[in-house]
Amino acid sequence: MKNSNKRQKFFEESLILIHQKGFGATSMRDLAQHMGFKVANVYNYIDSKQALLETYLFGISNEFHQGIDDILASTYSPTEKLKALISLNVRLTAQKPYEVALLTNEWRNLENKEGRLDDFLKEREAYEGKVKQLIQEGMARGEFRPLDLELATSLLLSSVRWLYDKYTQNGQKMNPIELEKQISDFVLLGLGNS
Amino acid sequence: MKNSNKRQKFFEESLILIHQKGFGATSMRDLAQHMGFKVANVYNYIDSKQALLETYLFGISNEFHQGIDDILASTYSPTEKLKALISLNVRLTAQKPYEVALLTNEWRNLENKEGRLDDFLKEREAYEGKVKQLIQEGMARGEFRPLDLELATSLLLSSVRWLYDKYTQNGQKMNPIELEKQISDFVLLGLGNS
DNA sequence: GTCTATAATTCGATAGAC
DNA sequence: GTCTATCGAATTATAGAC
Repeated sequence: MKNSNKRQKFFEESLILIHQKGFGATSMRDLAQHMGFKVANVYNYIDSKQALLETYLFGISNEFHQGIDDILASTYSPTEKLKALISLNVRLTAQKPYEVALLTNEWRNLENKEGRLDDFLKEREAYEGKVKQLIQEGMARGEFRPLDLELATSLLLSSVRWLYDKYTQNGQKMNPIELEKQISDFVLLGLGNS
Repeated sequence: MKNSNKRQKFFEESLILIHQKGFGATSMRDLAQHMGFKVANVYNYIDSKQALLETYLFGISNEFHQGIDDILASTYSPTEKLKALISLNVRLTAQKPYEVALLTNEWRNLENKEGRLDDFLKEREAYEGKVKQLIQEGMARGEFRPLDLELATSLLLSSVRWLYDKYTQNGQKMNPIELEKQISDFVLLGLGNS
């Protein structure tokens, strides 16, 4: 096996192990053992346990940002933008379920050394602000009914936050296109678009 | 201060501290310092750190179960049961926001010693099964439109899972009754009830 | 890159005096 | 109930040989 492949395997399998055991409960020894070598070798690939978590979290966070930025910058209507946002979530989650799971469940384990947790929370707030902006635009245009903006934002964010579970769990994976459609229908009905 | 009050204060403040710092990052020394005494005294109130987490998790889990059991056993229609379920969530979250936050965020830190994690997960699945049953009944009666049952269950569960944030965060608390109404409207529209 | 060995720290929990 | 003192275990991370 080429070294680059082993490197890739390390990051892929560590990600799954961390998701399954939880970041706190996963020791460097666990990662090493899972790769079939000793603890010290873990540091051939990463600088620290925190740095590993950072890599995963900021990596997937950036993908969501790029995705939503493209959507917001498009000429789609708010309704179409919302569909595109849900599509983005389904596609990213289907593609990288464990990264998305970490983004949801393990960011609390990020320490604030050198302000990295602050950085992350700032990115998170910025993303939520973009979602809020999308909804506001839809309400302003009369495409969504005027419910509380903060509440509508929370409801929309929540409506896709469970998706990773469908793709990290064993069992039949639902057709992504059908999944998109059903979630979009549900949210658009709830927002009063008809 | 009476001892029973100090005991109560210990459990209340530990709960908040664990929510804010995360269970893993909160040491017994942190809890002691926050109470103004030394580490050893923590063990006057609890047997172990895991036992503390258990107390919180199973306590609030049982309240949700009792609540949904009463709802399911009532003669309400599915639509009314769903409203009651959302009401239950809003009320419990407004009443015990930190317990609910722990139930959502920190159950992963429960170890499986003596099968306690298995027990918790079994309770969790049972609760989700009850929610699913409610939705199924609504579909069977034609009150909800026939979308994928698992998906509808996930959407309903998600629609209230962010609530604790509204009540643990600083800032203006939304009127619980209005909160109930808006979430119910959103979900019932999404489920096709009209 | 892999190993052995170990440093350095932190943490949960206990013993025992007052 | 409170304290001091400490044990024992686990963890992250590093040093240095091969």
